Amino acid sequence: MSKLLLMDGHSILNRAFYGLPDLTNSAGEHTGAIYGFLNMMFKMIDDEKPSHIMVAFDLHAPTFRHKMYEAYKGTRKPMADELKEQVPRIQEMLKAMGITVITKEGYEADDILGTLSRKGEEAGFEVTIFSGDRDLLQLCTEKVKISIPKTKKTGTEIENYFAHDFIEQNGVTPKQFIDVKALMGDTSDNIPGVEGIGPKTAFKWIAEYGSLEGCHEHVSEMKKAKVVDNFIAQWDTAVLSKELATINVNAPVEFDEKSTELGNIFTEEAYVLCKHYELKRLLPRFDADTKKVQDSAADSFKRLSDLDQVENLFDKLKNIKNAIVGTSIMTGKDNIIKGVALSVADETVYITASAGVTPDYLAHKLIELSLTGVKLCFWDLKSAMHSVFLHLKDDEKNAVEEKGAKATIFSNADDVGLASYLLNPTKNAYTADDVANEMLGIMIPGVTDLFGKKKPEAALEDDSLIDAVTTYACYDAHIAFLAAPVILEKIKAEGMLDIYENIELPLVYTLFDMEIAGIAMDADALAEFGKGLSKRIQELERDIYKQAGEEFNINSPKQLGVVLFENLGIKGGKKTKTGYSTAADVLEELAADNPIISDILEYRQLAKLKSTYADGLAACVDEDGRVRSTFMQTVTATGRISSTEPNLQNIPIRMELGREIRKVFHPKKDYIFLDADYSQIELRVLAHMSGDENLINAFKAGQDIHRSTASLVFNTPFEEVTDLQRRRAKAVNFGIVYGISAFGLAKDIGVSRGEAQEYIDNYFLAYPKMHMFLENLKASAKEKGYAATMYGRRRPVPELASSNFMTRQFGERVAMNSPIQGTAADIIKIAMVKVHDRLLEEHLKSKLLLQVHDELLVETLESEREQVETLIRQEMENAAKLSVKLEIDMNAGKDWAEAH
DNA sequence: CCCGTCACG
DNA sequence: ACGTACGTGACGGGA
Repeated sequence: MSKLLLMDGHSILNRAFYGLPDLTNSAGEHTGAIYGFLNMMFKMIDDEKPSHIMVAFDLHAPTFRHKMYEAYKGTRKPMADELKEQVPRIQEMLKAMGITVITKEGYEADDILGTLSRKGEEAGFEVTIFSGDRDLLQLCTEKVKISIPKTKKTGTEIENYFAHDFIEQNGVTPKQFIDVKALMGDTSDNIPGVEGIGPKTAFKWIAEYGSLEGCHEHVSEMKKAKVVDNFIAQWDTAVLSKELATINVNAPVEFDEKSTELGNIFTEEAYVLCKHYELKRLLPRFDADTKKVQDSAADSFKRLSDLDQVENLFDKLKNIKNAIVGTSIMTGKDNIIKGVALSVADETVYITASAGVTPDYLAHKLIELSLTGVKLCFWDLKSAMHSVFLHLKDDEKNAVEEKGAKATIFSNADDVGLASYLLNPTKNAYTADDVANEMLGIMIPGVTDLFGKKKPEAALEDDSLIDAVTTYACYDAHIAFLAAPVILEKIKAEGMLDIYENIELPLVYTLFDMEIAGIAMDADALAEFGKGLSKRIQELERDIYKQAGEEFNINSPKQLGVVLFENLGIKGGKKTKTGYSTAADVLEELAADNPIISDILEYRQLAKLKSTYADGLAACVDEDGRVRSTFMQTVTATGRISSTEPNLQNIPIRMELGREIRKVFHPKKDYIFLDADYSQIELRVLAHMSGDENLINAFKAGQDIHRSTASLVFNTPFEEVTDLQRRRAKAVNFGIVYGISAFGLAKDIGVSRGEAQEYIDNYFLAYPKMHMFLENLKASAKEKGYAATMYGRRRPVPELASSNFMTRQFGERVAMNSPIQGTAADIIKIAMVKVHDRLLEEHLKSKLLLQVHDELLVETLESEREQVETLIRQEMENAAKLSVKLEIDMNAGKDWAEAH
């Protein structure tokens, strides 16, 4: 039996949009409704297994109903922008899947669906109409089923109606439902009803008299009532309403059995679109053979393993003038090089490591190539340098540490991943397949396409996957080669070439050298500290169980919430989606009345120190007693760097006990730590960028900036500012940097929202240019679609175009904060590169080890101390020329706690 | 794999 | 009426 599935495009898209969380791809395009639509459609196809399918959409043009009644649908809210933009996208997607999208000028989707359902029925099809709109129920018969999705907690369920189901539920036939609507009206479609008639009367009358006309004929028999009079008086309107509510089943649309047959919807074009919209969960639905490569380059990929041929290749590359070579280093278990792909113009080769072509040999050949002046293009230059560094001999490694990676490893290189990050720092990956799709418009196989569930490292250990590995590596190199000029041209066009060439790219080498250096830790002291914590944690655990009267997992917010707020009956209210909030700021308010709470808070604090810092750091100590973090350069939206495995940018300092952790970080023998941090860098950036004289002058006068703000905001002489006033002013300053909101400020300092608003108003009076500056930041971001730092680093802010109030407000805060946080990030990056480079140039043994956003930690040879102090101060304070001085605080110490 | 929590700037 | 401060990463618990 042939089966026709008819979908109501707008209605299903609406359901998906309002019923599911919105999604955005990294280009800022809204995709949540597309995702939801496709999921529902796939479910219908899976369940119904239709042989034919069509999707109907409304057009914006007026329909015959508008001609009959001009108010028709007139008061409807305009479609949200985020939804509107997804309409053409879903249509494009459906077309890419070979699914017929049908619209008809002058008719609504309902009419198209109605007409097609009749035509399908006549042609002997079983018909299913899939819509979220209950108005369509008038179309159901014993051959035409209406399916309506219902969103439940457990997922989407489908309600199905044949004519008999409808009658059972409503006591009238689907056709009579039209007459019911004519009587009671339909506010959502602006169809007028008879005054005083609601659903109850409408259903009753139609059930009794069969139709609108039937009711009219029998008015004389009805009990005298106001509604009956209304009905008689408004008869003409009721007739019009019936006509408006009737779905036209004779619209001029055709059901073409041939073109609407359901084929393979998981086409290559659809795959490209899914990738573009980053609908990752849909990708596995695509069949392996649809993932075949569009690009023909793969045909020319070669694999090489013969030493002589490899030698020849390297010689050839070396002799190309100004050669640019896309390069991909494949590393397997223990980071051993398993192969290297090289791509130049239309030649792309994967060299596999073997007994003849050893990993060490490959590492050295690449270094040699770069040092001769051939430009190597990597997706991740720093990782590439780590890959080859591991294969160096000890004396070579020493040379790298002494002279730096730039002079000894890849002196001539580009990082296309890093460059892509600059073009859009809000994405979460910068890999060949993304960029190929986005920048070059070609589709290449991704990791899952080639290796299935295996990760590349694992695939490299599996000889049977050698062809897939070759393809993967060659594409990596080939796309790096192809994309580099395109990306760099775009960077230039957007005014970010300076940032790329003079800040980010040099920083790669700086960060690499920092990662290689690592930082020494006293593992024994750390273990000792951990033991102390364990003891106290056990004591607290006992006490907590005793007070609770039961044993439970204190680390589980869920269990803790139940114990505190149900079993112990403490008043505290729900907060999170999943249950009670047990966050510190909530518990602190209850601590005074409930001794168990303070024990829990202490337990939490210690448990955190133990798991994340004592145990966590201990697991990261290398054999030489040093910890080596990875500094991520393409993660943050604002331009900051981040630190992982371990994160050395969030080592405790605010609490005394946590601060102890810093004591286990120490310099090596004969060295000390010099720790320098910028004083108020973000507020200084703010002063400069806004040009506000009052703020600039406060800094020029060397005043305590929060006290100065307090004096102005609270209209108090500078000397008489109280601690409380200063604390509040400090919070206001933070608030300004974060993108001020009265609510946030009020919550932070515990005053009323009105009072917080007063502080903010006073702040803007005190610093008159600040208000205009922040307004301009918002306006500029709204107009251009991105926020920018002083140096031109961009961050897209698609949220500003949202129709959702919350989202838009978030966008405004981002538009205010990103330029400030980002400019400060730019400045310290400049300082890092300069400090690092000068340490090398001046042949000093001292090394830059860490950056913590506004702080640099330098392991300094004692005999170099004076020179290094001078150098750090010079480079940090002169990293940028602002209208206020950049000042630093610098301390020396025998451990990190002492130096900070 | 996501959430809640908490460490830092 | 809505329900918020900006930027990160690691951990444990629980679906």
